[in-house]
Amino acid sequence: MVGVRQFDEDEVIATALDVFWRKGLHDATMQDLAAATGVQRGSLYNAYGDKEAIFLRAFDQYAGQFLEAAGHALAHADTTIALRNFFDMIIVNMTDGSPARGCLTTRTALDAAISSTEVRQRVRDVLGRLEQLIGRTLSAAPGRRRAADADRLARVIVTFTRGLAVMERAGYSRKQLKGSAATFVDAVMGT
Amino acid sequence: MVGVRQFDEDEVIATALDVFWRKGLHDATMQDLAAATGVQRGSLYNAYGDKEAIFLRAFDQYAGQFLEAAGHALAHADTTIALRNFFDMIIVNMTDGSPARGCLTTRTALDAAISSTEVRQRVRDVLGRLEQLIGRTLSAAPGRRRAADADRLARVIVTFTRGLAVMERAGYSRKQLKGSAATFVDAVMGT
DNA sequence: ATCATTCTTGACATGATTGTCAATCTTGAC
DNA sequence: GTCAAGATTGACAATCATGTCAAGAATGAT
Repeated sequence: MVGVRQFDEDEVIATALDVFWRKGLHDATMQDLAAATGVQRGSLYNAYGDKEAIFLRAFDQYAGQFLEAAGHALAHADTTIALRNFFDMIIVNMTDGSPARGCLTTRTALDAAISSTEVRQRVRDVLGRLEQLIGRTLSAAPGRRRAADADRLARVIVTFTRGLAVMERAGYSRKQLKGSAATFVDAVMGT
Repeated sequence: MVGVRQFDEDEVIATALDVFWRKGLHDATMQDLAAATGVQRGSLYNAYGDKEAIFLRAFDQYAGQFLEAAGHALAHADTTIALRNFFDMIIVNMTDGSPARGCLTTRTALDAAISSTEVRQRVRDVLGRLEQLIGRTLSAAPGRRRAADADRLARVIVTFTRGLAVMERAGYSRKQLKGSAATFVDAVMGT
């Protein structure tokens, strides 16, 4: 192959993810991406087409990492402990960095009105898979609930995680978020 | 007073609220506001200063309406029924219109990173007052829980409402949202 | 009826962002 | 070493949004 790419694609996408995570799809500019990656705007257009294409790649990377981390956190025989781990992971994920980056999925979901079908679909995919992950965890607990109940509850839990992401943006601290999550888990698990 | 304003201020703010609700603070342009209100851009600048000033007025109107409706929905002796009414109100509020407008507070909260201190403060105020409203409702229930527990639970409930707003943006239907809210209320009230 | 004040209007300057392109450079393949 | 495919670069055109301003219009007070 002749005329070889001068930059590492994985590295560029990882850096782009960081930019999108901090600024959001809408607010991050090609200028920002060029500055952060050290790759010129023109080269990015040549390599990916447009901003959304870069976003989709970055988001896929993010979604992969996120769901893997969620699966790992939920992998505990005791459902209550699994949920606590899960919420710890979620909250750290959104309060990390300075300033905190928040939750990329939630931010992207809120831009729904101005996003493309593909972007919206990605968001739905992540939330759907997260629901499944949690539903399976709940179902797997020793004969405690029927599958339909587990699915319903899983959706409630996913919804609550989205709420935490909003509260983080509204200025609630990591400690406050953890407090709410603990109260939620206690209430839901009937402790 | 000489040189009298040619438009009805309340009407303009109400129309501006509609525009901001549909498009968000960031995405609504002065052009949009001018077109919707029938007042020229220049006149709006003259009357209010800038877009954010208009937004703050519109948001205050929205917050007033919203909190009043919430207070009304929560005004029921049976806490469980009060919460069901409350969630019904919340969900109708965000799924109303076509396309649905979503929740303005949540959308605004997500723009936190690019908003002014004043806008952020407004969002915090609304959420704080909502927490208080719910906390009082929970405390007022016949000797069921201590004030501290009520406050903690109130915050969880507010967080869950934010989650519903995100799920709405992600494409969940009114019916699905109502289903989740019902499951949530049942779980939290220990039914 | 006149006047001073305030509003209205349309034009203007500015800056940001997107996307395109031709010229130039690089480099693997032969 | 030469070559052609593909990458890079900087400039360019086109939009769009914000905010400002001077000129003109409207009107309550006198």
